[in-house]
Amino acid sequence: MRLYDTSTRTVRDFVPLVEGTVTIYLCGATVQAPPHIGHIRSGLNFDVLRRWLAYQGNDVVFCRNVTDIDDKIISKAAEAGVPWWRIGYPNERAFNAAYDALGCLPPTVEPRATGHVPEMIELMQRLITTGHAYPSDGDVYFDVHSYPEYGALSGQRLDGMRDQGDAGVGAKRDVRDFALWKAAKPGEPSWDTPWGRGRPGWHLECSAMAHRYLGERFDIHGGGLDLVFPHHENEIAQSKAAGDGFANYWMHNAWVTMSGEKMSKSLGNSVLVSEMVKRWPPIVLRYYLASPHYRSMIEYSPEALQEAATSFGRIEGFLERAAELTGAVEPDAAVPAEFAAAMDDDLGVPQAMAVVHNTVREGNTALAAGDKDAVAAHLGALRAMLGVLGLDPAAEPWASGTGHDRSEDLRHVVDSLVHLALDQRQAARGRKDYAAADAVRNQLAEAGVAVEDTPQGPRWTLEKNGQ
RNA sequence: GGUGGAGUGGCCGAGAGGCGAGGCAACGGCCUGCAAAGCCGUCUACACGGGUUCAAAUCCCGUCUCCACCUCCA
Repeated sequence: MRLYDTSTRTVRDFVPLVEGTVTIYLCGATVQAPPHIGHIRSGLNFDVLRRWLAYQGNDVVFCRNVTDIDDKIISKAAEAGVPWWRIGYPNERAFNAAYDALGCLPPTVEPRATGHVPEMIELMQRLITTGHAYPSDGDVYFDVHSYPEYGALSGQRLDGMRDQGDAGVGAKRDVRDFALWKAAKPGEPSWDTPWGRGRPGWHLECSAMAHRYLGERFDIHGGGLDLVFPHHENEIAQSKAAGDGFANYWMHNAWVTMSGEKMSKSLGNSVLVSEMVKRWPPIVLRYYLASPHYRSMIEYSPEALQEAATSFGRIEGFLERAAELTGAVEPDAAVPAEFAAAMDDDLGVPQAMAVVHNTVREGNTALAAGDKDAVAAHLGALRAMLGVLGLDPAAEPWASGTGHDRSEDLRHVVDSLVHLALDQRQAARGRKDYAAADAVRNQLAEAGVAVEDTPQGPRWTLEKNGQ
């Protein structure tokens, strides 16, 4: 497999440090607001990466952090007059609900920043001892001049940089030095350290937690493109200056834009996941957000989403009709070679999706010919591919529970009732009384039941009510 | 000022020197009592100007437009 590595700006062969195991650290949410579809795109892109690595037989250790303390969380809490955790925790739940709704596998471990203060202190001590960091009035700063490679990931040079925004806080030796730790101001949440009470800077937690869970060196570090600088640059500086090998590959997903501009909390042009899942089936949202290449921007529009719904409906339609003919068919153990080649090439989901659609078309042809074996073959291949993408409606988490709940019972009842009507219609058709036959169909349509005639007889589905 | 990215047909969206990814929409046909679904076919492309090459959407040079990062950001 080949992956685009931001640090070398090339697509290069991916070789895990330990054969058969892949360690991934993904910068997750800063829980100061509920997630919009851009946040969840990131989770989705890395979920597909994970699934593909697992498909290839790797044991994937996936660490996705929660940054539950930062400037905005503190200021929002102060504004609302509540403790800091009353801002972060509900948002953390909203993020997890969104990840779950869109079918992201749960992370192997999901550490919170505030649960790792001892690790942060230890890291700072190492950096201070080796001369890479210095305490100053209760703050602790990283000395960017002490790390010659600073700026390598983002292609920035110290002399071309503007000042850091938090200049003026404490006494920095250089305005570009960044805060590892910030001294507590009155009323702010704080933790004890050898340098006084305070709280983490933004970047420190990721270095500390990656070290804690993945070790000194791990395979892939991911996040959104907007984290390259300064967040990831600073993580590298902290971790490598402290002696860690840190990440081997850096992967960054592009964002979701609206009217050409990046969707972001601060611009106020966010489309919340919680709103979207009310309007669209979550699996359709996943199809929409996960189909374009992860390094391409997605220009959000309701029209494009509708198109995705139609397109995915085509796939679903085949899955349903095929299963009606063949009965349950398990996914193939192996995915088609063309699909695998596309995925191996820096997660070429768009090309892989082309293979999916070609399989659907061929499957439909087999269906029309009544070729049961060919239909089953295409169904098995299709399910294997969709499984890797997290888009198989018959697999977890989309498949309905254990099968014996009320809605399952209800479906049998409805099926019987609809067939009562369909029998009437078939009888009318038999005597060429098409007015009567169409009347039945129209009545069913009004009740939300769509009827289609197939070579195997009439079939019914619930009317799709996407908009 | 520094550093990156993007401009593809009506639309979405891949590709990256020679064989027209895929989807949506449209049109024509097949199938159907009709419809739906499906299948087959058709149409409109690579921002602009130069250059390299037998061959350029793809490489080189220049131009324009848009976006992002350098401040919180997935």
